[in-house]
Amino acid sequence: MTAGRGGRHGPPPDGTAGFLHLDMDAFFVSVELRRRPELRGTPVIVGGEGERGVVAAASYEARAFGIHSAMPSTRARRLCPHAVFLPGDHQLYSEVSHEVMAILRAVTPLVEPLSLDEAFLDVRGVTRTLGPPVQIALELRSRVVEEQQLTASVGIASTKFLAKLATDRAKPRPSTEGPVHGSGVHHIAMGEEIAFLHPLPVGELWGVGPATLARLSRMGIETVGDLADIPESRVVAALGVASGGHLHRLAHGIDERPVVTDRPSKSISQEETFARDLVTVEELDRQVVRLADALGTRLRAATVTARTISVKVRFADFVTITRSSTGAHPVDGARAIADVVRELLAGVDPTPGVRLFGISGTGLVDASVRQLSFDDAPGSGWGDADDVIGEIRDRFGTRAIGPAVLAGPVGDIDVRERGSGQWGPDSVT
DNA sequence: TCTGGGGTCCTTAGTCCA
DNA sequence: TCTGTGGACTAAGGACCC
Repeated sequence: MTAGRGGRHGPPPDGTAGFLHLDMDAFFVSVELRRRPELRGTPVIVGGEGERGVVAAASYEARAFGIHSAMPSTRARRLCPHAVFLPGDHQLYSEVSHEVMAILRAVTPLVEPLSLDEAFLDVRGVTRTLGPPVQIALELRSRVVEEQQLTASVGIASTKFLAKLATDRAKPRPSTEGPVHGSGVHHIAMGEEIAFLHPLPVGELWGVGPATLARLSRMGIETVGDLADIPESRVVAALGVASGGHLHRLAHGIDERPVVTDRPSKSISQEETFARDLVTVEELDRQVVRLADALGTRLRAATVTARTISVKVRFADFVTITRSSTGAHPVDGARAIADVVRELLAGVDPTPGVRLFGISGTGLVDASVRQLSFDDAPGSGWGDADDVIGEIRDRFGTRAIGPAVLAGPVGDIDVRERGSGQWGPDSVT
C-alpha cells in the first residue's frame, strides 16, 4: 500500500511539512546498554572484533575518538584501545525494532521502515486529530523513551529526503567532553527548503557516495546549490539518466517519492568473509554446501523460491567476481541451490585465495505459486527432506541437523545461526 | 590502516525475437 | 531476403545505503 503523491492529503494547513524521518540514536549500542548499564558513559563498540571485523555501531563516547560504523575493528582498536567491544545480537535488535515500529504504526499506518533503526512516516492524514507534525514527533520520541528506554531523533520536512537530512540536525554530537545533546526534533518548514538545502556539501545528498562525489568535484560542484545551478543535461551526461536526473531534482528540493509501507524483498543473500583465505576446491565446496543450506532455509522461511542464483567470490587481492544463472524452475532446496552454485563455480580457481564467498537468490517467486519440478514430485526425497530438516531445526535449533559433509570429527555441525558472523569472522582459526 | 553483511538500484553489453 | 529497430531478458559489475 502506498500513500498518495500529495493529492489525497496535501500539506497540513498550518505551513508545516508532513513527512517524518525517525532514526534511533546509536541503536545497537543503546540496546546493549539497557542490559549493560555499567557501560554507560564509556566507549562501546558493537561489531566483529577479529582481524577482519568491522564496527557496526559505536557509542557517542567512542565516536569522540573518530570511530564510526564500517570502520575496520583493528583501526578502531588502535584509536581507542580501552573501548569495550560487544559481539552484537541481531535477533534482539530485530525484536526491539519491531516494538519501535509498532509505536510508530500506532500514530499512522503510513510507516516505511528503512532499516532496523530508521523509518519514514507520512503524517499528513493525521494532523487534524493528533496535532501538527512537530507535536507528533515530540510525542513519538517520548513514547520510545518511556516504552523502550531508547532515544531517537526526528526530522520533519515536506519530502522524505529533506526529512532525512533534517534528522541529522537533530542528532546528538560526539565531543571529547562527552556527547552533546541534540535538539531531538528538527523541522524544515514549508518554503525554507532551498535555503536549508543549497549551502550543504553535495555529498550530503542521499545517493552521492565517494565515486559520485569525485565526479561532481571534477565538474567543480561542491554544494547542493552548485548542482542545482547547472543544466540537468550536464548532470545526466556525467551520471546517467536515472542517477543524474534524480540528483538534479533532489538539488531543487523535488522528491515525490511516497511512503511505501510494504516492500517485498527482491533478493535474499548469504555471504561470509573467512578468517583465513580458502585455497582448495574442497574447502570452497564445504562452503557451497553450508551457504546453500543456509540460503535454502531462509528462502523457505520466507515462502519464496529463487529464479536466479548468483555467486560472489572475493579473492585475496580484493578482486571480486560474480556469476549468475537463471533456471527454468525456481529453487529453494539446499541441494538444488548447491547444484547451480557448483556449475557457476566450475571455472573459478580458488588457489589464489578466496577471502569472501557468497550466494544469493533473486527473481523471487511466491513459493505457493511455483510450478512443479522434478524435486517436488511426491517422495522424490529432497523437497521432503528440506521440510523435515526445517521442522527439526525449529524444535532443536539450527545446529541440530545439517549436511553430513559439514560434520566435524566430533560430530559438530558447522551451520551458523543467521547473523552470527554479521560483522566479520571472530579470529583466524 | 586495508576494506563486513545484507540489501537496492543502475549501467552496459549481449542475445533473442517480433 | 536483408537490414534496422526496439523491447524483454540475462549477465556482470559498480555504486550506494544502513
